[in-house]
Amino acid sequence: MPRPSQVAPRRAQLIRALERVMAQQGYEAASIREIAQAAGLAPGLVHHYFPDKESLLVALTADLGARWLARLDEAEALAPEARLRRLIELHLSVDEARPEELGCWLQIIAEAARRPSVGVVWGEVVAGLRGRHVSALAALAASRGRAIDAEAGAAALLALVYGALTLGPSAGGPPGYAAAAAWSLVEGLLAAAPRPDGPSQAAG
Amino acid sequence: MPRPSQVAPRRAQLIRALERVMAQQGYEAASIREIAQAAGLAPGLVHHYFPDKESLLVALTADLGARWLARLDEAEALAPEARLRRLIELHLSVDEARPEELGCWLQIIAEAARRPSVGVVWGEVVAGLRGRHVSALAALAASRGRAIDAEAGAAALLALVYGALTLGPSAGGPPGYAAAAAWSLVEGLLAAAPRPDGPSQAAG
Amino acid sequence: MPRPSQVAPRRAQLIRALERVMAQQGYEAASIREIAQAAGLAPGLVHHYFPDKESLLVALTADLGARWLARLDEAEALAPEARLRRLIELHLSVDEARPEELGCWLQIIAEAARRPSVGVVWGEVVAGLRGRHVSALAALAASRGRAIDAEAGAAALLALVYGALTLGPSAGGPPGYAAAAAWSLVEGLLAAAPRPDGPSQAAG
Amino acid sequence: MPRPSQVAPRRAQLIRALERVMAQQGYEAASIREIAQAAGLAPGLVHHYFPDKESLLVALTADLGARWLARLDEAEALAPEARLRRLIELHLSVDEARPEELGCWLQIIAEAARRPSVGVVWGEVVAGLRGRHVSALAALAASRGRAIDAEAGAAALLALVYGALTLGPSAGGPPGYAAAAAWSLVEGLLAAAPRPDGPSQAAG
DNA sequence: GATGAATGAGCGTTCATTCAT
DNA sequence: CATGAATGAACGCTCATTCAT
Repeated sequence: MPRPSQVAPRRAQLIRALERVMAQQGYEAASIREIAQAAGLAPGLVHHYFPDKESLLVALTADLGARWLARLDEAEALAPEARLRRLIELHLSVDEARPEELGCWLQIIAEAARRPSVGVVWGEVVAGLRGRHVSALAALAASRGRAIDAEAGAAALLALVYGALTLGPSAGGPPGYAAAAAWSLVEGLLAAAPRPDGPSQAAG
Repeated sequence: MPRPSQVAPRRAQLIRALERVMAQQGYEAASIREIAQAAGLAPGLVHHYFPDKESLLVALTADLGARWLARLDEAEALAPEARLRRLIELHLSVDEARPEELGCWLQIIAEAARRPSVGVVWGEVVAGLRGRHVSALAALAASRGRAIDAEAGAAALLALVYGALTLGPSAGGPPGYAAAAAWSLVEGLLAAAPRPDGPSQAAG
Repeated sequence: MPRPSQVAPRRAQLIRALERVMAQQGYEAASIREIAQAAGLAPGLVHHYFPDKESLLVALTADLGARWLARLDEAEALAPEARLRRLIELHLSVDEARPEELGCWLQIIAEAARRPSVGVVWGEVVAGLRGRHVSALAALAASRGRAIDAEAGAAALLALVYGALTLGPSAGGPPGYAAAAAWSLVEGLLAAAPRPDGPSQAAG
Repeated sequence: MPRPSQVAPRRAQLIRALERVMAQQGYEAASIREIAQAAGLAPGLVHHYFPDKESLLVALTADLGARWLARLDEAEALAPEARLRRLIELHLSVDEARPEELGCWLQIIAEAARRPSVGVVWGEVVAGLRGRHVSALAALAASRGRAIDAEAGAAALLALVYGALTLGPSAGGPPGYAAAAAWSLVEGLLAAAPRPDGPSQAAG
């Protein structure tokens, strides 16, 4: 009986280790030796499971993205309004619930700007986030009988939430300002949208 | 007559050089040698004018921030609505008008998360941005006879604009979506605010 | 019935693999992993059949040498003059007929200078080559009734042929210069040799 | 007064160090740290004066070649026969007079086969050696009133001498066999050449 | 002030070798 | 026998920083 492959668990170990080290020190400062130590492995093993350091970062990006999207998908089954609220909430809670994750994302974005391999995966993650927002927003609009530009609305919503996360406390708003503003934005978009099957709101 | 001090121009030269190099390669990859070369100076000079590399980054952060704030201040004299529109516009045009600057900011944010000296200056820059938004928003509200929570509104506005910049085309909205949504948000906030000296919102 | 030993074919496989890889990349750059892959075997197997990398090189040296000597022995049955001509021709054709082999030899000679274990085997190969030349030269001399110093003559002949191979096209002579010169040397040596049982050279 | 450039002496120091280390251990095994230590310099300095290890090898190849050719040029002023004898003698004495140099050449040839940058310089050195032999041989032929193919003759002479050097004692000839054979080859070539202005030797 | 030589720690990566399975 | 995971030393190279000139 062949020994079971060590590839999957070892790769996961190393990805977790990079996540921990990178959140604290950034990608460049996270040395292979440190990552290996954080994973409890010998330094040489890192290159046994990943061809180079950058591909480990790509794997982490994909992994963090997949986890994020999976979390958002828990909201899929909710009713339209609750679903969108939950989406916003799940995003905004990252900085409290998973500060390491947020720290990683900041580093990943900086690296994505210069490393195509990272940029591609980061772009796919954002596309996934955007897709969730578009469909949730469209569902909500449909439930209220409104026709909105869900692409534009979702982009703005994502930008607001993402900006609030990225700026963190520097933005300076009162607690919960971002969720409130996000919802104001949603309501504003819906209010401004015409009823496809009747007179417009402005005329109502 | 003593030779006039070269300190200020030399420091400015080096700050500009770091800006150019960092926008392309990131902070860690911008070597002292390369920065000096981009500035047309000998490598050893860098440490004459800055104690170390990090302090050069701090100086660049402060310089970029000051330039940004100065640009925003050109809008100060405008009428309230035009002023706020201009503020939003000036922010969102950074990615087209000064792509290098945007690239630098992404790097600075990532470094700010791990280097207190950078974080402090970055925080001050954001505070400055926030202040401009708060006062412009308050002025607009006053001109319309509305009482709004300008702190929260400005934070949300800043987050939206900043998120749109950071996400860039990944956000996926149609061209100009961010400016439109930012203005929707402003209008939404104003519409939701009570008239302190008149009838309630519901009747407005 | 016990499974027949795999030792000999496996070793041969690995020796062939080292030959292929080394001809292209040199000995140091030929990694165990690459050699194993070229042989279609698992990396760990290399150390089952050879205690270390150097002993694999020694085995290759011995194997290449044995093949070379075996090829020369095909000339043994020829008449004296044809035999020596064939010897020279077989040597000089290595760079066209087996460029990989020539590439290996250059690497082996460099390693032989620093690795006693390789040097010994390389010395034995040269001794074998020399022996063939000595006996062929002696046979030719005998057939012509001349007494020559076959040791010195064979050494010079070997040096010429070997130098021509090693220098390759760098030497810059016209095509076939080496074979022609080698034969001139042979004739010169024979012409200069006394007839032990006849009139002196001057009268020959 | 500017400090005199350290480039030339430091580069020379490092080239000498590589020569010493490489003669004993070969190129791959000569680590940058070891080379630096042999030169009495800090390891980091090696890359201050040479962009990489290979360019140091190229510099050594050029330097060894230049020294070799310069030594041969000391024979230029001699009378034709003495000049050619001296050329042969200078070559063959390398293994006794400068064993390190010979060791280096063996390594360089092996590297030249796989590193184009080394191959080019090595080719130029051989071309220089060849040129000296061609002109010396032509001068000798002229002084004797013979017309020979100096290109072919020089190539063969070079091959013989070079092969004898490369094989070293493995060739197995008696002491001095190579010089004697080289001279036999020269005399043979001259004897076989026609007198351009008179009846051929064979008919004389 | 200005230069670039000098330092040595540390980087990502490769590798021969060992060994549990 | 066979596998490939595991080890850790060593490699070429980069770099911020220092300092004699």
